[in-house]
Amino acid sequence: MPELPEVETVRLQLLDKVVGKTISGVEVFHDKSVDYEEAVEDRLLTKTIEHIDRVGKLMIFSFVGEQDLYVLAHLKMTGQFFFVGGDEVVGGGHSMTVTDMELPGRHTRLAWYFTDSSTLYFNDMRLFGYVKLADAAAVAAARAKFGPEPIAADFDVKAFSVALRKKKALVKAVLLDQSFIAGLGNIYVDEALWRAKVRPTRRASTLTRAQAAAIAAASGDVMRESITVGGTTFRHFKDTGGQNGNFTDYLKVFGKQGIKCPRCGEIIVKIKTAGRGTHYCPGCQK
DNA sequence: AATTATGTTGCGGT
DNA sequence: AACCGCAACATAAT
Repeated sequence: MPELPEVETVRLQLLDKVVGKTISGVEVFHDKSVDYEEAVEDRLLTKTIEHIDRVGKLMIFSFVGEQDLYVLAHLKMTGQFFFVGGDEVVGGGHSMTVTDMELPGRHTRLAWYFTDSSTLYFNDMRLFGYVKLADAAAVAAARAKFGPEPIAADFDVKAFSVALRKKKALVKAVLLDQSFIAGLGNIYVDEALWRAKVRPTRRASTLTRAQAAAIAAASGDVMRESITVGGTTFRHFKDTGGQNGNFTDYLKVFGKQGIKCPRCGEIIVKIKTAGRGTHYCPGCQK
């Protein structure tokens, strides 16, 4: 699932659902997903979730009274968190029922059971994602790898513009580089470049200052807008209640190859750039 | 039925 | 160092 808006959607839901809850049991269904060593799950027993932070597409769980114990969670391609509330009551107002899903199911890799009988499941079909323990040093090291986020209020457009000019790679590849700018993935890069009217195949170093500024603004805009409607479900993304994101309805180029550009009417094409499927309008993206 | 693509990213090679 | 291609893995689509 995984770009910033989808991760943020999950994070916001989990803040509401699991912060303050105490872990009473941990069940590991697949070792690769958790990187847990023997009996390591014991370290989480009786711990209470204090907060969930996010850097780029990485979620960081902290625990009450623990200064050196964290959990890093990355969804990568197909990771999903599902919350099933023990106190969930039919007609309870804002039920978060996970529908049409067997939990734990074939792709469930981990479960955290809470003292109130609710459960947080981690599903991940392709096993690229993880929910692993980390100490404070590991968290700091992980944080240090991320560049600035375009949704941040203090995002430095000037610095971004200057840095872009030093990049020889294609702008598509540069925007996918999490250490350069954090949060964009394959969908939002294509959408942001469409909004900014810039071709993904342009070398970053050839972009004008105005184009760089447009890309920065579009990147922030598209991700902020997506967060407000629960992210994009193109294939695998589900929120913690098993629901799809609604930004799919607002995509302009991603997956739209062969149909007309809503801005200029040219036919949108799909090519391969930076090893990724890339969609753009040859009519209005320069 | 084999090949191809998939919303990520870390690695190894140039 | 910067950049590029591919592998990690499971599944659906062609």
